[in-house]
Amino acid sequence: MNNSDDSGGGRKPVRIEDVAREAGVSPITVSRALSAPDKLRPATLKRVLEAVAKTGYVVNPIASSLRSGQSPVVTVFVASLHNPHFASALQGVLDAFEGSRYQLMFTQTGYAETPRDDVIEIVRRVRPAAVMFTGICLPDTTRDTIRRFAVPTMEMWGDGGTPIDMVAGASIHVAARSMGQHFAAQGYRHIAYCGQTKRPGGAGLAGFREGLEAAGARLDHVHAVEGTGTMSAGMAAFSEIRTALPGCDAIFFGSDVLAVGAIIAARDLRVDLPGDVAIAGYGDLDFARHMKPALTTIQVADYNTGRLAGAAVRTRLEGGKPLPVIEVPVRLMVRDSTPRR
Amino acid sequence: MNNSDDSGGGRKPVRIEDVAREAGVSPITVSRALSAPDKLRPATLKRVLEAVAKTGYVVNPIASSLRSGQSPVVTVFVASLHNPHFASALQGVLDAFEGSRYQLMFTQTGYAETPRDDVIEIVRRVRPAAVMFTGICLPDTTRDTIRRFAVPTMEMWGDGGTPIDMVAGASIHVAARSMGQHFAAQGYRHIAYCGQTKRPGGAGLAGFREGLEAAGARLDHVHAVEGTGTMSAGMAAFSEIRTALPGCDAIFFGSDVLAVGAIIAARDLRVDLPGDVAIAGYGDLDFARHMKPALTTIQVADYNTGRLAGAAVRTRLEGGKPLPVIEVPVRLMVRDSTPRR
DNA sequence: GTGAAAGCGCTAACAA
DNA sequence: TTGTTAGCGCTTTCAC
Repeated sequence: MNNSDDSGGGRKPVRIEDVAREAGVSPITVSRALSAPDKLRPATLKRVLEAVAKTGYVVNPIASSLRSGQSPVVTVFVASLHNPHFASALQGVLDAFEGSRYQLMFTQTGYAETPRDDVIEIVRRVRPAAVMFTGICLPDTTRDTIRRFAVPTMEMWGDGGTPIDMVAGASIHVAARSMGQHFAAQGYRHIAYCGQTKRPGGAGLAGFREGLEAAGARLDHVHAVEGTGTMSAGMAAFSEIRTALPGCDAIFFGSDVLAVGAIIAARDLRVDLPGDVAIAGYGDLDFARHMKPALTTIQVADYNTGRLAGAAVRTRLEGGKPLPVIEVPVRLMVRDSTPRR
Repeated sequence: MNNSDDSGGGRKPVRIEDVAREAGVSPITVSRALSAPDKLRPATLKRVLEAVAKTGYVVNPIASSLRSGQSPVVTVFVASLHNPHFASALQGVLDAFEGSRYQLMFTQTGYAETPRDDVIEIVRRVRPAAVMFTGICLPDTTRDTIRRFAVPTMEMWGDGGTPIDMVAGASIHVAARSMGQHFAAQGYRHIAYCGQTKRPGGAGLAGFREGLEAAGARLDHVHAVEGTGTMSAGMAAFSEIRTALPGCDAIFFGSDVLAVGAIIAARDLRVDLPGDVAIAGYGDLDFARHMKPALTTIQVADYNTGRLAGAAVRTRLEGGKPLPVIEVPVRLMVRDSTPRR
């Protein structure tokens, strides 16, 4: 395979010239053997590839990028890995690129924030092969900037603005709307929402309200929570909402974690679920179905969103035909915490 | 700030030469102004920085890397983002590098697997400024290879082998040992372990057994689980263990998720906890304390491990004095699921 | 403290 | 189909 002294752990990297000498060809032929093998005569190709194997040559991506203006880097903007949806999606993206020639570079923006201009400029200099966004809000000006990168771009769980290029994800709005209709159909009358009110989670608030109103009900109380929320926040919110909205009989939480907190608080307060208050979450995390009562929630296929999004980008990069917009289905999971008994 | 037509979204990137002309100096002076400002006369420096600001110049990291042999990339090897401990740790690493000139590149290896040699070689060509490992097993040969990179290296939750350079993390072994002692002290007699048996989680098995034996007890049954486990796996394991080891009165689960599954299974089977069986987990995930009974577990500070590890690497890269090995404390959290009543 | 020359390793463009 | 030449944009080295 390779000479363990010049490759595996070596001090002197093998250069393309070394391979060329070994194979008795010019450097550019080696380059072509690796990037456009069908442009070589089979015999030449074979000779070069043998020399590559013998020397253990691996292309220097830095030199390659400088000359070609293209890097093997896929830049991923991510809001927060604390959010298990995003973490799962990123795992999906990682898996989608497994075994490819591309490397994933992660760039952080605060939760739901927009990437700063200087960060964008730095990323531009890397000349990424593609750009992906996970749960990021992009103002139109930034979208324009990215568009000028002229590379495949993927937005996962976008904020609903005009996409740059490709989009994948479930619509929070549509999902929350179905929850609103479900609540209305069950006949709840004093309804609260607890979760994000700013983008992107805020789309849930808007959709929920829309679903309620379409079915003749209305939203009576909103309890804002920053980010995706914690169990403790859910516990506190449950009490506060019941104080702020006496007679509250149904609450839609913007995340399962918040909802689970509420279930625990309800148990402590000996509030019957869903007899006294109906509770629903968002996300269908692993434990949602194991709660008592089992949590009504909305299933979003996090991992698959990342996986499909990554696969679409990879397909594009590898010259395949572009995939259409990827709509990852959402599903209302009606369990025990909301139906009237 | 910058001319919106040549920087912000521009077609023609500003080169160092453009800045030099603007400032009336040579390109190398601009380079120095940005990388070693104290080598310039203040007046020159000021003039150059103004020109940088005016033109919106950002260094081209690819060209810079090619010439200098150093890239601003920190390569992070990660086992799996499905594991919430790793996801939190990575968020810590991201936060630690926030606002620095470094970019994080993520490279996946399968869970607990060792990175393949060709992956290592590819990473080497990127000439990373530093390398970090999260929950990865490194055979000595790979350690040697990485050592020859001659860059700061950090292992988080290493497998206990001789570290390459820096290490951060809690010792699974020590933590599990304390759990073994706790079980023995409570007088349990038919004890099972459920979790990983291969590295790195397997260190928990070894430590647990050691703790038991040091206190005169012994481990009677081992139920192997791949990876970190799921709630369903924990549910199934609970029944299987009770069949395989009749009279089993205490089980240590290698992860909280497994333990929670067991708690749910126990509730379904009307098994009293901890009266009939004591249950403990590992990780102290958010919901552990909210279970009924509250779960005895081991607290490992995931986010802080990543944050501290990232900070240590960053300090090294920025010329600060190297930090010693970072021992992130583990804590046995004895709650309601294990003490004899 | 500043500049001139050279070249990192590769591949685009053109030539044969 | 293969090779020659040149240069991507920066920073190292050495000179002043």
